[in-house]
Amino acid sequence: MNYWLMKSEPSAFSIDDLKKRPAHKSPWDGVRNYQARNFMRDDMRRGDLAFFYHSSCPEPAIAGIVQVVSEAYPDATQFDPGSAYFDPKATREAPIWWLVDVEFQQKLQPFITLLQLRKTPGLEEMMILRRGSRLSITPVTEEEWRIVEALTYLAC
DNA sequence: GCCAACGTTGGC
DNA sequence: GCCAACGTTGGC
Repeated sequence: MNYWLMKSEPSAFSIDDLKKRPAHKSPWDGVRNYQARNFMRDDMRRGDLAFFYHSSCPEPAIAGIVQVVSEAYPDATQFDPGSAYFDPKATREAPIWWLVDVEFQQKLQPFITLLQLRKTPGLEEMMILRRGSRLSITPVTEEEWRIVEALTYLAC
């Protein structure tokens, strides 16, 4: 099993939005970066866990935990001319963009802020904390996962 | 709004 | 294949 961190702008799609979806599930659509796509298409497995990260907002933070609940399949928005994520180069026969479904597991209370992550020993190498890191989906090591989880327990 | 750090595009 | 120009991301 692998661990991940997935970014989303809460103004577009937040952890609460995911919880409100039918069965607490949603396709992780709209990813238009090849590296992030490859992680979903090639490396994610049903049962993997991911931090749901809120980006581009007043307080960037890990807001919750989600689980990967599907194998990778084509992102339907690439075929939809009405979608902001439409890709004219994609066809049903040769899709370009792939995604997985994620299911709400829990909301962290409180959120683990970016500032807090930066201050925490053991997380120095975390991909999201690296200078200039913009990838919307990044792998998280088991060690990093445990350290972040411990932060939430401490807060209780 | 600024800007650093990337990724993508396209001319050559 | 190089690389300049341009677009995007996302923290601040």
